[in-house]
Amino acid sequence: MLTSILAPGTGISAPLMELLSGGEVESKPTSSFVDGQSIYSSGERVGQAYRVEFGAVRVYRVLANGRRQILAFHFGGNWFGLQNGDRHRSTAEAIGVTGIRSINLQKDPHIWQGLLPAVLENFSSAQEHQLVICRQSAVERVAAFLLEMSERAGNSQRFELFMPRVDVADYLGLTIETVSRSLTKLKNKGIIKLHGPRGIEIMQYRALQGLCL
Amino acid sequence: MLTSILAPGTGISAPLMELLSGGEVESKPTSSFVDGQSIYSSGERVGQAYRVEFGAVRVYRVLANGRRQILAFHFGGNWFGLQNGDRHRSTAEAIGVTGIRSINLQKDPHIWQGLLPAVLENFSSAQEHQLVICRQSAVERVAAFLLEMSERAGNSQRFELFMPRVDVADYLGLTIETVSRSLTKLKNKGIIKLHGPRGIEIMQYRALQGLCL
DNA sequence: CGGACCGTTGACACTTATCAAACGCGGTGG
DNA sequence: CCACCGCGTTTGATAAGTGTCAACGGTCCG
Repeated sequence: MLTSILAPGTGISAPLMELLSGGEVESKPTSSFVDGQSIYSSGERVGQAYRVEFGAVRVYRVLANGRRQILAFHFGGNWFGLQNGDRHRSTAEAIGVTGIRSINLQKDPHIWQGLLPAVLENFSSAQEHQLVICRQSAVERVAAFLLEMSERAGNSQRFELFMPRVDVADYLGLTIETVSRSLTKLKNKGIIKLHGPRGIEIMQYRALQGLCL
Repeated sequence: MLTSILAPGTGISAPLMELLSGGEVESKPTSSFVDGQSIYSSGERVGQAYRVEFGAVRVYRVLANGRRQILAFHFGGNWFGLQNGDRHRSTAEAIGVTGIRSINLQKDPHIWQGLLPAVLENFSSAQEHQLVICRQSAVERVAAFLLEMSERAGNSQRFELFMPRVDVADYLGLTIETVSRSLTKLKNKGIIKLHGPRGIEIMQYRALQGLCL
C-alpha cells in the first residue's frame, strides 16, 4: 500500500504508520454493526475516519432519480470515510455483521497526515473502477469484478461474495438482470462455476483476465 | 478547497498552505507545453507533483482494447499527478498551450503532507465523475459536463470549451457522435446555444441542472 | 482550387434496460 | 411433515438507447 515515496523517513510519523498498519493508536475500540446498518450518512458532519476490522462496507450515493451508485466496497484493513468538505456526501453501510474501528479527526487533526496513503489508495481504486465502468461491456465488468473480489479474498480461486446481486449491479452500473445474465454466460463458457447465490469458483483465471482488457 | 478540518492549525505547515494557494515555495519556474505534449506518461516514475498555471490538462488511460478514457481535466490552479505506487498509471497531456509548475517530491518528501487537500479534491472529483458516468443517460452526462465546464469557467453563462469533441466523448464514456447528438438535442430544446465547435452559451441554467438529477 | 480535419447527421445493428414470470430456498404455521 | 409464503435470483420477451458505419458540410491551409 505504501509507496517508495511514502516510505519511512518521509515525514509521516512512526505512530501513524503503525496506526495504518493496524495498530491501535488513539483509536476507539471496535464497534459492531449489523447488516444494513449505517456507519455514516450523507449530510452528516465529517468527524471520524473508519477502518474495517472484519466484514465489509458499501459506500454509496443515491441520485435524484432514485438510482443508487455504490462508489466502493471496503474490506478488512481498508480505511474509508476520508473526504474533503465538512459534510459527508455519501452513505456507508455495513454488509453483514461488520466490525469498525474509528478515530476522531477533530481531537487529533494531524492524523490526516498519516491517512494520506489511505486516501491515495481510495483515489486509485476509484480511478480503476471508473475505467471498468466506462469502457467495458457488461460481461467484462462482471469479469473484472470477480477478479477484484478474488484478489481481495487473497487471490483465492473459490470464494463467497459478501454482497447480494443488487449491490454488484449498483457497483458496476448495471441492473441485477444483466449481472445475472453475465454470470450465466461466464458459467456456460466454463470460465466460472456458481455455488449458490454467493459462491464463486474461478475455473479459468486466464480467460477471466483476458476479458478485462 | 480546504475544509474546516484542514484549516490552519491542523498540522499542515504554513509554507505548504501557501504553496497550495499558489505561492512559489520551492517550485521550479513554470514550463510551457504545446497542444498534445505529454507532461508525464504511463509507466514513468512518479517524482513530481504538477500544478496547472494556465491552459488545461487531460489525464487519461488507454485500455488494451484501444479505448481511451479521460479520467480528469485539470485547469488553472489544479494539482495533478498525485498517486500512490512508484510508476504513473496514466498519461497527462497539455490541451492547447499550457503552463505547468512542478515540484520535486523526492527532494522534499514531506511536501506530500501539504498536498493532502489536493489529493482529497482529486478524489472527490473522481467520485462525482463516477456518478455522472454510471447512472446518467447521454444527454444527462453532456448536461453535467457543460455545467462542470461552466463552473470551472467561473460560472459564466457563455464560455469556450478547451477540448475537442473526442476529448468530451472520452471523458463522458460516449462516442463523438453521441456527444454531438446530445448537444443538438439541448440546442433544439433551447437550453443552450452553440457558437461554433467550441463556444457554448447556456440559455436555461435551471433546465440544464434539472437534467443532472 | 483541393485536401485534411473536425463536427454533424442519418441508417442500422447491437447491447442493455425494462417489464414480466418462473424458479429455488429458507422460514413459518397448520 | 408438508403446504404456503416471502425473498433473492434466474430466465424470457420486448423496447429503448447508444455504438458503428457511412456520408455530408464547414473551416483552415497549402
